[in-house]
Amino acid sequence: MARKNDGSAKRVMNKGAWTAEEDRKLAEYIEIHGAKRWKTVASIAGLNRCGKSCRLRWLNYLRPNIKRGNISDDEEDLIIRLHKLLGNRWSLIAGRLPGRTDNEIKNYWNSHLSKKMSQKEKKPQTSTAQDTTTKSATATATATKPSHKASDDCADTNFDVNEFFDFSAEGSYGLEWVNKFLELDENTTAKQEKVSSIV
DNA sequence: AACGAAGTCAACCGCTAATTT
DNA sequence: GAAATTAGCGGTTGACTTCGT
Repeated sequence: MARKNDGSAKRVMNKGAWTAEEDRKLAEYIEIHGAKRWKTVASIAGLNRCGKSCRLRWLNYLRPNIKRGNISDDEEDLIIRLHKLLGNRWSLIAGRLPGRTDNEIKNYWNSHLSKKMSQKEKKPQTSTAQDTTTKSATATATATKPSHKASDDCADTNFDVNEFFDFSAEGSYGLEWVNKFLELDENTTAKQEKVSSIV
């Protein structure tokens, strides 16, 4: 099925960190032609990079409205809650955090939150909603196997995440959705009971 | 000040899914 | 319908930075 090579001959591609000049060329090209056909982007923009690399650079760094660093407490809380529900589906989680990329969320989870989670687990406190959240998150993080299907292996329950949250609704980045979700999460137990009765 | 360990994060890799020819 | 191509995902790596001794 998929080809290993992106075909652009035997020429040696640049690897590693992007230079300011490369960034500029890529941004310029995309501004004019749009962000598609990455293989073409790489060659026409005069970048000695593979298409994949260009795409990643654009999505994670050059794209407009990217927020970098300073993940707020609210965002962190949301990541934890979403991870509890979705597992390692970073792109889905990132999709609910405007301006954040899947790579950033993944890195943040691996370097900050996973540690935090395991620490909390070691010294459990009163059984608040937050606490139950973090415990499940840890379990999920270790249990979740990679899967590209959003609906086939919901992290800690067996309900259909897409159906439940209606991810098809574009533009639902705002607080409204977040509030709705957080409200729902407060009632996790009730929700799971309901879901299991459906399944 | 020097050095090794640990932490962070950008980028790469391998794979699958979706789309096009 | 099959093959080729493109897009996108999550896991992993490695360079760089920060921290502790």
